[in-house]
Amino acid sequence: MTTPARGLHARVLQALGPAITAGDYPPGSVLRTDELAQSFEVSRSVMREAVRVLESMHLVESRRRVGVTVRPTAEWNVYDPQVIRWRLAGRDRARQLRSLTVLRSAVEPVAAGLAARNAGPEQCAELTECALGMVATSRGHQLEGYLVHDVAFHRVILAASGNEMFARLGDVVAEVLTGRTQHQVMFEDPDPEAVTLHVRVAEAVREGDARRAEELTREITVGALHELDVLAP
Amino acid sequence: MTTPARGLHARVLQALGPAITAGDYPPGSVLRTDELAQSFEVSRSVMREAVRVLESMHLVESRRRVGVTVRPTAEWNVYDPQVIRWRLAGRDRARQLRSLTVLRSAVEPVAAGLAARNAGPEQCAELTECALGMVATSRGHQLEGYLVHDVAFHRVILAASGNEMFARLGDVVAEVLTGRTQHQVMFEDPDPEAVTLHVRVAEAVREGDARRAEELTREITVGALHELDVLAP
DNA sequence: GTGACACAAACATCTGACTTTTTATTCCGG
DNA sequence: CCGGAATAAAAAGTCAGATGTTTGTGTCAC
Repeated sequence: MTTPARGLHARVLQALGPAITAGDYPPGSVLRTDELAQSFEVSRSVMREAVRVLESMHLVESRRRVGVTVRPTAEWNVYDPQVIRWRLAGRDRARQLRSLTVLRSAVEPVAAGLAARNAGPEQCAELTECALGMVATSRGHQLEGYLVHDVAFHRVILAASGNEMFARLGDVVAEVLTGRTQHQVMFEDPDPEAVTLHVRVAEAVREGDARRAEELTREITVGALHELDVLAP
Repeated sequence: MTTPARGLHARVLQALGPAITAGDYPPGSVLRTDELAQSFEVSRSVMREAVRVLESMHLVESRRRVGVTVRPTAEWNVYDPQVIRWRLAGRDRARQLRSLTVLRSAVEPVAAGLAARNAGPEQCAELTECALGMVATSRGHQLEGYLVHDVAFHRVILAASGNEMFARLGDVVAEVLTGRTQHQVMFEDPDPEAVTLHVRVAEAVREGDARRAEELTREITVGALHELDVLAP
């Protein structure tokens, strides 16, 4: 699914990042680069690069004479897809999924409305194809196949909105959908009503009906929220 | 305004980052670490750390035998506050401001609605204080003072929503508001109607009227969009 | 108690050697 | 002429060690 860790420093990150986001090193904890380098059996240079990346994600702060301190959760760059992935794999996955789904419920309807105005024929076709794919895989425990089409569908909507910030939420939504499938926060088969809604959104976008696209997408995201309340209370 | 560059690698970043986001090195360009290190007069270690950070922002990709390639704009982590700041300082500030403002128009109304349900007395007080501060500085070319209260206001709303993802957009909104003030994409005095709307949002939140808070905030963001159309066509 | 000062801890930087991966080129057999 | 295998080279990746720099802390004189 994710690239299998190119480079030593990336492997260190894939161990350290999840540990920090999971709370193994609670905010305020102090790490020493040298010790970390030893425990991971890498050179200081490599460890320093890893720390720099964590620092750019605002997960830690490196200060002379003090060490590398873990920053308060409220300061983390939680829009970094990497951070999202780490957190979805960790403990408070439920809380994380909920706040992300609320974000989706704010953004995706507006994006769908814009998509209805801006989508080109190409994108409309893609959208229809995705929706059909979802229908085809909506029964018989084909969650992986369904996921692929679902992710693609929402990616196309966000991209077709013509707004760069929306488009870049494609990764975030992908993480959410993947996360809830992989971690069994999902029924065995997707909600048939949700599938229908996707098909109708594709229609609305094709017809350029912004208001309907927005409203239908709102129903999808509201449904996702409810589903979350049922499955991850 | 921003921290004045702690460490050598940060200083390199503050030069390279804006250069890349401004398009001085268009996507596909290949940089060599050694050359960069020489031209910035730093050691390779420092340059490597800087590159690693750029890589974590998905601005570049580093591959053996090839070099450091600038990635397509569509892949950048545009939610990284650092990246936002760099881009707002660069060329297509107008386009950037617009897409960020559209994002605000999707998120902030929903956040305000949630804030009306979740805000504690403390936050309500803060909100009122911010609104009053905005009123006080809304006349007589006090744009800097106004900005402070405006930023604080929206931060409180986003934080009071109780949703972590919304809360973390506080930095993004701050960048937008600061950006449009600093770069003269703003009238000499703020729109009086906008000021009034902020006061009324504070009221609505205090009274727990979610629907009204949402609707009023929508008016604020729609106004911001219109203002943008007028001032940065 | 307080302020100046010295010490030490941890990160920060530099350097040079060595390794590894990947790409391009060359060379050979068909 | 072509295709594939051997080869060379380029650039990032890794490491180890020396040295600089900031800063928290404790001490000592007053």
